[in-house]
Amino acid sequence: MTAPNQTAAPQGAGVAITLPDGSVRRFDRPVTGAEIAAAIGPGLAKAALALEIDGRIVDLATVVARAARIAIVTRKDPIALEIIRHDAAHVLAQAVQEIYPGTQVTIGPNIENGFYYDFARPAPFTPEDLARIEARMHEIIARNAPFVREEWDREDAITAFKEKGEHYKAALIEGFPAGEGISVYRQGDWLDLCRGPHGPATGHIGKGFKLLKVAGAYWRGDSRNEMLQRIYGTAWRDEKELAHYLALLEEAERRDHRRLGREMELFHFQEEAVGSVFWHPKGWQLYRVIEDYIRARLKREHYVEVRTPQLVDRTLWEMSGHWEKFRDHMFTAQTEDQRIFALKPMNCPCHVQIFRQGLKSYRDLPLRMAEFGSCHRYEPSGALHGLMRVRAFTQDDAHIFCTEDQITAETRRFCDVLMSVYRDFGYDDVRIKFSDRPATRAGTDAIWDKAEDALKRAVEAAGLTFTLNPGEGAFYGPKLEFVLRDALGRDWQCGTLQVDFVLPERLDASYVGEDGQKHRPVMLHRAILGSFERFIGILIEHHAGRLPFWLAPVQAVVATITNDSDAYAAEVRDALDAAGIRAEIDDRNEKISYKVREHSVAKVPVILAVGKREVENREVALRRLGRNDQEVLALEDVITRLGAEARGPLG
RNA sequence: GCCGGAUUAGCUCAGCCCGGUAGAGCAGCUGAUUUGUAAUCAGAAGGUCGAGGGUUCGAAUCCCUCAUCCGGCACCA
Repeated sequence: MTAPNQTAAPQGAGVAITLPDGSVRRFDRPVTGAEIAAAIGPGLAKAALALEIDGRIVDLATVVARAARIAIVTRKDPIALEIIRHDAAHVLAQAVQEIYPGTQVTIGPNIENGFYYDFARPAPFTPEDLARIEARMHEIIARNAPFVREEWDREDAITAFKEKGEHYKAALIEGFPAGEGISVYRQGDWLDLCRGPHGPATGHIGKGFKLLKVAGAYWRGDSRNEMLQRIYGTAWRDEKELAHYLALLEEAERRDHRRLGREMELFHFQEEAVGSVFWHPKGWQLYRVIEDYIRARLKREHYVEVRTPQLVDRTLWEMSGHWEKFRDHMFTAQTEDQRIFALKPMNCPCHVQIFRQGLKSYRDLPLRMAEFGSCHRYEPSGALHGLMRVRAFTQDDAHIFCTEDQITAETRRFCDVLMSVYRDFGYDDVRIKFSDRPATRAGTDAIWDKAEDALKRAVEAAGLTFTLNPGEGAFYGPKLEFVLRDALGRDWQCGTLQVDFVLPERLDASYVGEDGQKHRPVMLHRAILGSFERFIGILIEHHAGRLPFWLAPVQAVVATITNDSDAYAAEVRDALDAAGIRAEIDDRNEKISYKVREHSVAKVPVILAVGKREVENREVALRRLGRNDQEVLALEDVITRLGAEARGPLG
């Protein structure tokens, strides 16, 4: 039944192994990775986790039978984490089956920062169960059973797993191509269907892992299937790395925008308007600063701003095709005369209506039509998540009506603005995904060729790089997605640019070309922030609530030392106000240290303390958030300085 | 929508297992203190225990239904 996992090669010949440093070692017979490691040194033999042959990672027990470039993978290699995590997933599954007999195993892949394993078991796992399972995992690791790979016949494997009562595993194998051998890994008396590779033995996993949570997950990711129980874990090289990661999770919790939103009095939610934001004065101030900023950026780019209806008759949505596809996710209203209106879930059909008013000439293109478009979508209840996923939101939306030949120039121009906007908000790490034609799509291949090519050239011309997201484009055209990486290394997709040659057709948008004939414009759907709500949520977490001066709702607090300074403090506040700085006054009968603490906790960027000395010299003592020192400055100087900062990146 | 967990004062949480009608800290309020850079002291007050139903002499506590929130899954024009 078993066969060694080996590279096909003529027998009897010597084997020349090239190591990463370029040196060549010769063996007079085929050797395993473990033997190679041992030949190099006992330290390496002990540290070895896996073998890399010509760039492919395989088990250390793999026999190398012909000349190859190899490397011994140890814990220090980045790839080691993949092995440790997958080993941990197997140990998790073994622990679960030891403690809860009758539980079926399904799949257990690696994910970012860890792994999970999905189980089929009638009774739910509780948090207490997790602790118990984790303890058992430590035991299994201590047993240090070797991982042993076996190659099984496909049909035998199906029978074997069925006999074990592992119907999910049997179903998985049945999905593999007929005639293909399958592999199984044993650890002690437990085994699992697995492609591998694995480390030499369970002991190599170490102690740097932890089970994090249990959650439901559909079998094969399909909501029509039964729900399994997924146990998530994280695993690292050692306990120190684990602690570091857990600290990161705690930091993320501290930065949670829902928590900061309440603490900083920015917004709230309540049951009577699920998924819709109640913006408080400070939150709305922040929102408006961002909106004003974007409006100024769009003006520079010669966009026109419009405003379109909230309620639109269903017939328009039927024409656009949204009714058929998204009807369940639209809010509708029925009037006395039995007409059905939908709260707009997007702005594009309305923008086309404006475009269609009057004849458009090729001279009008590109026409960049922007709207801070307020949209409603009836998102599934389980999808709601603070500001990140809401049912009422506003996009920094715009549609560029242009010719096919203008796609590249417009895209490039958009990329430039977008990158500059992100920089202004403190994001330097932006990734671009390019999604090309999906299997089911509208439009001819020729048009797709042209659109994809135009997009790619535009991104390259902007000096940007992208990763390919094959087949993930919209049915109406290819798209670019812009992903921000925040201060904690988390990714957030915000911006988008989508080429659309379907909607102008459906809604009959046209322009008169140079030739006097009617032509279809191409529409570029584009957004930089995405939704204001979501972007603000991301922004709060990125800055941990400590917003840059130009964004902070309250930029400065004038705090008095004693009430003798009240009049002067009011004067300072008025001067700040006149200079466009959002300032408040704190003349309460409290100690200055009490006020400093309170406004620091409230994340106000600047505290201006005024006491007897400042009144006499017409000065203020300036203290910045996060610093412990003060700077005493003339009032005029402070106004000039903070006034400049308040103007923000646009100057 | 699905699985699991949670919901007690403005906030953070205890009380629930084992039923006898609610407690702390912070905030807020009142008073004193006029203070020089991350919490001055004192006092009084604050809760139909998410909603509805059931069991019981008696329910924050046990049972059911619903709502919302949290963590995932699915969805995301």
